[in-house]
Amino acid sequence: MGIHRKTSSLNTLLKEFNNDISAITVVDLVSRLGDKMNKTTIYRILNKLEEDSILHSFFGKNGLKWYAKCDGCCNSKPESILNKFRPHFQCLSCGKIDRLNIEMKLPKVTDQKVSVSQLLIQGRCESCN
Amino acid sequence: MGIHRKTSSLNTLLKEFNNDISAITVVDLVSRLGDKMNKTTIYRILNKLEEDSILHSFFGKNGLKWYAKCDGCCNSKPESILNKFRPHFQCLSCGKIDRLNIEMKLPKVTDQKVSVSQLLIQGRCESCN
DNA sequence: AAATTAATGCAACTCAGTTGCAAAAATAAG
DNA sequence: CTTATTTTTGCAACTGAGTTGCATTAATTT
Ligand SMILES: [Zn+2]
Ligand SMILES: [Zn+2]
Ligand SMILES: [Zn+2]
Ligand SMILES: [Zn+2]
Repeated sequence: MGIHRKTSSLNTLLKEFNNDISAITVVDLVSRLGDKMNKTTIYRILNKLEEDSILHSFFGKNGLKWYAKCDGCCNSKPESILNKFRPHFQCLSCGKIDRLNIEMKLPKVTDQKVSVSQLLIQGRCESCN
Repeated sequence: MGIHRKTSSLNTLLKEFNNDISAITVVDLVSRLGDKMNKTTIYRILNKLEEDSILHSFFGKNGLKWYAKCDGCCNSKPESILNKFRPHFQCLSCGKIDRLNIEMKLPKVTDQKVSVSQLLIQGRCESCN
C-alpha cells in the first residue's frame, strides 16, 4: 500500500484528476499546484497513487511523464488486461493527450506475464486540423 | 530528408541495429560507442534516422528513449498504420525490450489523423520467471 | 496527552538530452 | 586535382525533469 494518511496535499492533487482532462503531465501539475505544495511532494504522492493503482503513468512523445486515472487496467491479474484496455491519443502538434473511447483486446500470444499495456496513438487532433 | 552525407559515424551507428536486438536505449548506445564518437553525434544521427523513417523511437518504463528499426510503421500514410503494427514488450524486472511477433490492427474510430502508434506491453519476460 | 509513524519542505544533486560555436570531413563546383 | 560550399562532428557548457537526504511538521495510534 502506497498511501497511508489522508493529507490535504493528497486531496488537492486528487482533485486535479476529477476534471474532464484524461491525462496530465507532472510538469503541468507542478506549475498548477507548485504554490500549494512542494514539487517533491507532488512526485511522491503520484508515485504512491500509482502504486495503489489509483493512477497509472506513461511517457509521451517528448519524454514527459503523464498520469491518468486507472480503472483497473494495471492490475496484476492478467485476464483484466488481456481482455480490454483503452488507448491514449497524443496530438503531435499541440501535445495534448486524450483517452480514446475505444476498447481494444490484446491477443494472448506470449509466454510472458503481462501486467500493463499502454497503447499511445499519435497524430493530429481535430483542433489542430 | 535528415541524412545528407555518408559518414563513418553513421555507418558505425547503423551496425548496432543489425543485431538480433530489437530495441536499444540511447544510453546503451552511448556507452557502447562513446569512445568512437561523441554522444552529441549519436543523439543527432538518431534524430535524423528517425526523421527519415529508418528508425523509430519510444519511451520505456523509466523514461529512457528507445530506438528500433522502422519498417514503415511510422509513415504518414494512415492506412499503413491502421492496418497493422507490432507491439513491443518490456520486462519490468530486467528492463529489456523486444518486439513481439504479433501483428495487431488498430480500429479507425477517430476523427484524428493517426501517424504513429506504439503499443508497449509490460510484464515479466521468460528469463525473469 | 504523549509516542509513534508517515508526509512534507528545502536544498542540493543526478543525468538524459540540448545548444552554440569553432574545427573537421564530405560533397559539389570549377 | 584544387578550391569553395555545405554538412557533420567534438567539446564544453547548459537545461530541466526527476531524485535523495535530512530535519521538521502533521497525522494516526496508544
Ligand atoms: Zn491502469
Ligand atoms: Zn492538437
Ligand atoms: Zn516505425
Ligand atoms: Zn526480464
